[in-house]
Amino acid sequence: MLDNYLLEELTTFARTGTLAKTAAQLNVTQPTVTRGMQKLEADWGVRLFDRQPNRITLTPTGKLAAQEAAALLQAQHQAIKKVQNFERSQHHLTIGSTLPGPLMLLQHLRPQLPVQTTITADLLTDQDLTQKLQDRDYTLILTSQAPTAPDITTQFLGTENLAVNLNQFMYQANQADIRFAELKDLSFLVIADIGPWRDIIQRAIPGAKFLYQDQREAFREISAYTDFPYFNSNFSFLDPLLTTNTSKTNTVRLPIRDQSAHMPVYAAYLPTNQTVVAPMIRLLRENWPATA
Amino acid sequence: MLDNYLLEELTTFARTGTLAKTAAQLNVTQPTVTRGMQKLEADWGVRLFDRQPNRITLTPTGKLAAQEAAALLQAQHQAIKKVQNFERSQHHLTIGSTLPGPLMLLQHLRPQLPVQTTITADLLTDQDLTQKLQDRDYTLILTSQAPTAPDITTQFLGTENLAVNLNQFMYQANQADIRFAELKDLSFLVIADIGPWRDIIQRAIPGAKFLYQDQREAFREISAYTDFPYFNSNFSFLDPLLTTNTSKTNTVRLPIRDQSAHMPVYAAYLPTNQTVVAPMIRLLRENWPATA
DNA sequence: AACAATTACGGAATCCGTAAAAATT
DNA sequence: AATTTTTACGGATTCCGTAATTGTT
Repeated sequence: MLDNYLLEELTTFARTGTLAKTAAQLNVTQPTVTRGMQKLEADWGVRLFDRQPNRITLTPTGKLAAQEAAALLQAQHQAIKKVQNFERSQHHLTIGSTLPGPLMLLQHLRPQLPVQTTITADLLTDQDLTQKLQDRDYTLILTSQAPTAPDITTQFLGTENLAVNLNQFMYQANQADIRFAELKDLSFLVIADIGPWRDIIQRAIPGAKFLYQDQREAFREISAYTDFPYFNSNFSFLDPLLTTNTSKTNTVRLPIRDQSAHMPVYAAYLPTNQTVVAPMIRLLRENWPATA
Repeated sequence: MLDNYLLEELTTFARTGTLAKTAAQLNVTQPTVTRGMQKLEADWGVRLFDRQPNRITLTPTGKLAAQEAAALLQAQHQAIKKVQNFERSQHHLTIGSTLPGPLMLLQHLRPQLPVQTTITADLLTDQDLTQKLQDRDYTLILTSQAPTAPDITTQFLGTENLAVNLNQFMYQANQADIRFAELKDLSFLVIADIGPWRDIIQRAIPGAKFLYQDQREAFREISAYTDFPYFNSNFSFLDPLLTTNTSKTNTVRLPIRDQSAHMPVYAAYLPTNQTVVAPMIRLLRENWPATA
């Protein structure tokens, strides 16, 4: 025997401390709450309250019950949301990415994806990806950190490979490729939201300064009129803001040789969604840019 | 909006496959179930069923919903049980042990424990101890495998140390103590339920045979009239069935030197129960038998 | 013909709000 | 005097069972 509205009353009482405030917050009258808590005690066969004529407080058992009630309510909301998201995912897909390159590729392939597809505009963080899939918040996530949960399928798609653009007259520019160590103590122009790349370049390049730009236009303007080195990847040709810069003849693009500059990209999804996701993975693979 | 009886109906429908059987199993009429499932779909705003005039089946969404509903119901039952157990633990304690020695000590100290205390007669297994404490099935557990969960307090109590009883004329008997390796290829009389000791002796003594006795009386009789070696610990003097054997002058008791023959014993409990448990721990420590 | 699901209608249980009472600060 | 909890009573919602309908196997 377990009635939902009683759990609501119990948890809000645990917050407010009086039945009156509880009633006010739930838009019911005091007698309702009084009866409710009496019924809860009767249903569970447990004393939840210490009662004095004018004051009512939770017993230790009552405090535990309030915790449990809150957990149950949250679990219920989550379950409903999961089911609703699943229903939605039957005719509407949501895709996310933790990496900037694959995100650009997704947006580039947007016309070839099913009509009812949403691509989350911002990068996801690598935390709680499993949860986001299991909650059906996302049908497909592209990430370099393949979740290890047993009920999640992961598939390797390809790599995103970092390159740096240098002024052609810098002494480091006179070679086919480059290592992070050769870039030390330089100042770089960097677009702010580049996911895990941010950590990687900050750790790999000693003494470097990074001028993070929140706005892509600001990045384009500054890079057009200055000679700050800036980063690229094999996906950058997809971005119109970045490709305009390649027309600048005085910069040289050098792929970075270090292992950490080659980021694997995995597709993560629930086995349930295998059939809907499969054609998308094929599409991504077919349009994956060259590694250089 | 989430009604409990609708979850029950959904989960039983997932098992039975027809509304009629569902109704029969829940002791209600078909119309009740029909309306219930319609209401569930309306409440959640989701299509759960494919309906044909004569047959109704779960959609993929419906199957997921049924799973979630079953999980929610179980979580609810567990929560209620936990609260009820906690209430009970306010005036009634349940203690368990995974080790035979500490269990005997508990039973020996029974008269000095609070009146409303239950000591589980059988040994617990080392799995799910954390769960048993958190579910309030047990207030205190004595174990050699201290649970690592963050919300569980563990305290070292002492050790249980294995010894072996040999016929005095066996060549190994002529020493103060012994090692497992010296017992190889012998046949031992062993009481069946000795918890983790069973694994330890089976691994440590190569080529040994173990004659497990389910009944303690059988063990006593056979050991009295034969010369099979048998095991003991520093707790065994507490057991009347075992102490009678020490009167046999023709057996020698040898402590075992190996590290694995010295089992640490921890008290595990929830911080909530600190105050009730503390005097018991003191009592156990004061009556802990000598290590030999 | 038998079975399964649904709809319509009336009764029963439950839950809520208003009003009033009791007791404390 | 103002708050807080509790009890009593009447109304309203909701939930269920019986009976009847539709459509399939």
